[in-house]
Amino acid sequence: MATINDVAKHAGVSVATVSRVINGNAKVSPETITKVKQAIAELDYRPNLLGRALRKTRSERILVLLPNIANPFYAEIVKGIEDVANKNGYSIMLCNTDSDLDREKKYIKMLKSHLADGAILMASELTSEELTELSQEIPIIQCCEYKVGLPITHVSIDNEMAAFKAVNHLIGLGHKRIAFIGANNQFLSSTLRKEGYIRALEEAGIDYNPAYCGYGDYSYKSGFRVMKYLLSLDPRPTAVFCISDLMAVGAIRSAMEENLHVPEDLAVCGFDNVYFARMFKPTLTTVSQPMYDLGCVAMEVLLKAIESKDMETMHYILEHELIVRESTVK
Amino acid sequence: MATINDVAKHAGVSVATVSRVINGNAKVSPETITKVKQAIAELDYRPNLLGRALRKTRSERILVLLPNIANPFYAEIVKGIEDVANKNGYSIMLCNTDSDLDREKKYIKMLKSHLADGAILMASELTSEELTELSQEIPIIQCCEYKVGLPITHVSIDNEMAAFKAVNHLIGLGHKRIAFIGANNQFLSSTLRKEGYIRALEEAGIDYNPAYCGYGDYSYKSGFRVMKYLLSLDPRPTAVFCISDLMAVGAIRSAMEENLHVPEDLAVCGFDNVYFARMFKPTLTTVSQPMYDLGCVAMEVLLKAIESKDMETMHYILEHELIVRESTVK
DNA sequence: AATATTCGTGGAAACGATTACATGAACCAA
DNA sequence: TTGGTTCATGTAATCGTTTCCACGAATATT
Repeated sequence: MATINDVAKHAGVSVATVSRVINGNAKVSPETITKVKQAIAELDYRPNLLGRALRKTRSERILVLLPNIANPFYAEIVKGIEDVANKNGYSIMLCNTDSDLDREKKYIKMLKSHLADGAILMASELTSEELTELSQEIPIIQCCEYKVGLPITHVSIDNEMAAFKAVNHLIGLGHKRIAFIGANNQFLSSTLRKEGYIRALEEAGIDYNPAYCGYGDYSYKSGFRVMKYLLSLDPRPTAVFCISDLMAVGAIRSAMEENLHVPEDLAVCGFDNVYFARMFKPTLTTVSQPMYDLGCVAMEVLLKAIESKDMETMHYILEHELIVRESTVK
Repeated sequence: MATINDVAKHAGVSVATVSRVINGNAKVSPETITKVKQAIAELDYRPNLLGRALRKTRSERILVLLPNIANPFYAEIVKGIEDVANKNGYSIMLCNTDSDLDREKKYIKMLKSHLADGAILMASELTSEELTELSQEIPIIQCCEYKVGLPITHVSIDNEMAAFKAVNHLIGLGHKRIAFIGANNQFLSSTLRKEGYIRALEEAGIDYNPAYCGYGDYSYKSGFRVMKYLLSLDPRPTAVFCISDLMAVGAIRSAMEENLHVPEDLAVCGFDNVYFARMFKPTLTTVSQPMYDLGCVAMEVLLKAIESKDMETMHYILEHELIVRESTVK
């Protein structure tokens, strides 16, 4: 592979001049430009990005850490991130942590090793201390999931309010025995969504019943399992709010197996509005997060932080939307 | 951030020695090792990967190009790739081309600019010439989709045989009017699956009827649309073989809207066995590709090619499996 | 005892780019 | 004419590593 030196010799100029032509940031005479460009074409020269990044201490690359690329929710966010990154001359590196702390740490190590100029973290498993320390070294943004009270910018939605609205919708349909399928993990969204659930009940004068609360891991299977348990209660709930669409679909299948009809016997509401929410029969009522926009905003903010160092930490809350479909209303 | 120079000074040795300690490939006295390690720890030193890669002309990174990370089919393959890569000290960069040729070319440019040591391409949109040229410069592997007759190793399944078996299964159930939902694109798998479909019909003495063949783009929507058309035919087909699970699900929904029952009125068979194939009601009969293994093999072969330059091109065909579920058999 | 080998280490060149500084030519103002 | 700008370009330092080569000390071989 040709180097800048080869090009310089071929064109009969110095490497400095070649570099100037490539970067277009200094005056070079028209004839020289032609000569150099021709040499570049003839040798099929392409700058070595490693050399460039090393010299500039800027790689123009962004790390995106996410637990699972197979999750359609993240996929949509990534699209937003990519679009903004590409528009600004940055490329992104997708890193699948599989919710494995060791794996995440490996990628963080790469990040610290100057392989990227910054990172967007989704559902990081790092502790608050580790995150804070990392943020002092390199610009990072938390997207969707975030630890509260840290000096780190995040982009998210109002999870408490979203859950509140969803449960309120169920209450408005006349339901009194409303179950909840959440998750027992360290993520703030889990807590907030449960809080929204409880507040909606309280404001409607319905007693909060812990027995109506089950916990899964966002997966189809766990939704199926937890719903099975909830349906065994007497009296059984007539509605359920799930904090993920996958669990909601699991819940629906569970009800079907008990020969219950959705929504007549059991109203089901999900969360996320992933692409298959409308593929199922019945189609799924759910809370839509502006996934693409979440990605865009996260990337825009990160780029700003990279350019201007030392940004103040900000918290961006984007709009969500309750989408009513067949699983709650006939 | 501390550099190797800082460490050397701190430990009172030369940079060469520090490097030797880090890489552990040359003799260093035990006391020196201790000194250096301590200095590294005290300064929280981490080698700059750019400097290292530049010097070694090896980045120990692999590019993985895929059309769409949101497609669960690819997600599973990526897991296999990642596992093997990590095990061998390589990290991978996931690049989403969105089936956009410009985008793909941008990533290929990065690849050629020494940002990675090799690449795995899935469903590349490049021409045979471009692929061949690229392969002469940098080790690449084609995974799943591939152009035939190129001097480039690929890892895939026997698509013709898989389709043959699937259609044969439908024939075995007594169906005579079997439709086909494929894709009109440049990918070999589309052609091969159609060939398998036709061969199964022929061997069973059933006339191939082009009117029973529709074409989509692998998506739920297109499956829905094409099935709608196929069901409008008279006589309408009693079974359909779809070359993607998403289209199969679309087909099922289409049948439901016409008040047809699956599988009684219409048997449906998909392809890929993505994770939600068993979430649907009825659960989906489909062809399972060994996605994880495809990823593993692709990565293993690529690593071998990187290590030993100039490998002969090989074609790896992995086993597939027909998974019979409710959408074809009550 | 003389010579050869091994060992641990340091100095400095390389990897491929960018860029601060230097330089000489051309131009302009006084 | 002289001194100061501007312009186009070249020289060389630099980014942070790895690694070739050299060298003296210690050990092994004859």
